Amino acid sequence: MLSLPTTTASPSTPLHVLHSTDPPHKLLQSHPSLALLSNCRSPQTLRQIHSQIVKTGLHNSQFALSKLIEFCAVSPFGDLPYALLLFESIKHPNLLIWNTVIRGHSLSDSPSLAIQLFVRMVSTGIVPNCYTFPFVLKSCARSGLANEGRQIHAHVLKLGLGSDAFVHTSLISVYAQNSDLESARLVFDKSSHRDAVSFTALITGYASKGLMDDAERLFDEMPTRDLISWNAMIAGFSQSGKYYEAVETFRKMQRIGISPNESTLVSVLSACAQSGRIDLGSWIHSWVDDKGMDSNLRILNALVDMYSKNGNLEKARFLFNSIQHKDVISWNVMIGGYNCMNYHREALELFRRMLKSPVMPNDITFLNVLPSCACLCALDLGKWIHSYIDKNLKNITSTALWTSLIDMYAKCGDIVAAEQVFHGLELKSLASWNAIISGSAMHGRAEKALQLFREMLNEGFRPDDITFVGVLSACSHAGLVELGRENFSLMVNEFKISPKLHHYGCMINLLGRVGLFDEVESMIKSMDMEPDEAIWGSLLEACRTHRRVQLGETVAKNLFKLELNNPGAYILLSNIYAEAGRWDDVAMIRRKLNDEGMKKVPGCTSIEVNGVVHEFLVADKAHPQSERIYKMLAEIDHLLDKSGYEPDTSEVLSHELSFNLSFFLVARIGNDKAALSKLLVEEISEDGIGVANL
DNA sequence: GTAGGGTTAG
Repeated sequence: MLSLPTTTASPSTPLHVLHSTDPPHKLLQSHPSLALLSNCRSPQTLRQIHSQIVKTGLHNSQFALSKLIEFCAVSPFGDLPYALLLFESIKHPNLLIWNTVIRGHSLSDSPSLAIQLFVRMVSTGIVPNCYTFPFVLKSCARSGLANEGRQIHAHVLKLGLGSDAFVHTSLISVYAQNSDLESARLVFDKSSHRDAVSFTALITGYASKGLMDDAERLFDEMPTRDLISWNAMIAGFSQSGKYYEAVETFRKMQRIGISPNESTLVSVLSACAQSGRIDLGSWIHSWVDDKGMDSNLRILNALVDMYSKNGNLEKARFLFNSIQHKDVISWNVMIGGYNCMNYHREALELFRRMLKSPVMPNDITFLNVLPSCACLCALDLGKWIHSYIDKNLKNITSTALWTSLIDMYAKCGDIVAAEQVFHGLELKSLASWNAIISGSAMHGRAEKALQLFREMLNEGFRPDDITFVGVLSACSHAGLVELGRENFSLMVNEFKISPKLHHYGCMINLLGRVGLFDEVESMIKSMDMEPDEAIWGSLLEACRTHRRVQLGETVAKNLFKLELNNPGAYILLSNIYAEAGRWDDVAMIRRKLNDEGMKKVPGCTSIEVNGVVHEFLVADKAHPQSERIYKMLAEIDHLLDKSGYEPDTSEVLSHELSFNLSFFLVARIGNDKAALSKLLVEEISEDGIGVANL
């Protein structure tokens, strides 16, 4: 093993190393071990080179040590903790070595350590120079330390280094990146020598705040625009949602003969992805192929994202598969691509493949995967993700991930776990309140949802339109007419939120269910938008419940205008006729359904058992265990009959639920009849047919 | 012997 270098020369130290009069370049030439560093690609090689240096006594020269530290601190194949260890072994490091370790930390995951080192350096009496400040200021920018940035600015002025071009740009950059545009502008204006770099630093500041008009004005003022300043404009437009401008700027840049590089293309492709410009995106793809840039990871990731966001999943997957060394973003964009097309099964499958790869998932991976868990009721996987986050991503400050977990638990039927996550949050966000309120509403806990809503208001949160969807759907589920009206008016009058279709939907569902059809009518008249299929559908259901044949016909007519081929709506109407004894009309609808060849979309359900998601269609026999499942299903039907349960045959749901239940039982307890009947009795006695908690 | 501005997933 290696020992740390010492400052005393070993007996084997070759004499020529000690000739301090040797110029450094000569030392470099005469020592192949230092030259080896430039080809070092692994920690093993690094250790070998170091031991070589120690063996030859080269570590006794500060020059050799500083070269080694530089490599460890800055190279992507280096090792920053190792650099620090070497650094700490030096009694009196010179300014260059200080600068090197500060630079190394300014690039690391914890740039604030660079500032601590800077303070230490100054306190030992070493005066920083114009190389020190760009590193330190970059650290302030990257760690968001605005006050430290200001203090260091004062230090710069005291030392008279404010006119150094590098220090100057770093000052603009630190203010710009800390959103202090006024100070950034002041520093920029005060200087006489403005080059493309300082212009771009300020432009980036404006762009990051979405102030693209100011950015553009500066860009126009620039005496010479280089590639990076064009890139800054394109990225700025793209990141502030001005995709058209991003694309146009890219075109203009090409017209004047500036060739794009990786950064340009990544930004333009992102703009294409988000604005549906698959034409330009594909053109860039072929351009990239021509230029031999088709193995560039970032460009490939951006292409996968562009294709998948625009529905071309095949092409996206083909490119994704072609990537040799995928990084976390490659996986995230592909999983996200499946998700935004509602291909949840595929998303989860890919996620499981990712877990077998060497790439570690991050918070964004989970933000992409959790909605799929929610959609497929993949509770086991959701729970696994939860514990993974607890173990490995504790430092995640964003509440989005926790909100996503709350949503997943609620949608997978585990409202208790959803509440546990919610109450465990140190900092609750509006979104997390929204998730727990809708979750409670979803589970029929209207009182709980409304109580949470009151707590949220008491804690000073301002509800948004999504909050009220949760609140109103809670009222709607529980038939709380008065509270529904109150909250609707609270939303409109107190919080000045104009109702959207969802809100009207909740109210119309609520009013319709209790038969307040006059109020429904005046609400529909008051809407400044057309009711959608869901609204007419829920109203048609209300007409059936309250046997309002005539109104039902009107509602159905409106529904058919929007959904020509929804057999469910025709069946609902035929049920209304049947209950009114209008058998001719029933027959007429049946004929129509036959003539038009309308078929009901088969009911589909899924369940996750031991980490595998199983999907079933009604009457589907494709599952390998389907014989056992149907046997169990018959048994459950029998037991349900015996317990006096009468299924509502107008709903397919109950069948699906018992189907799921039976599969669950087959998979979990096999053929143990005693256990089965015990479980069933518990399930049935608990809350009717309580399968939601599976 | 070191250095400043632009880069995709959410």
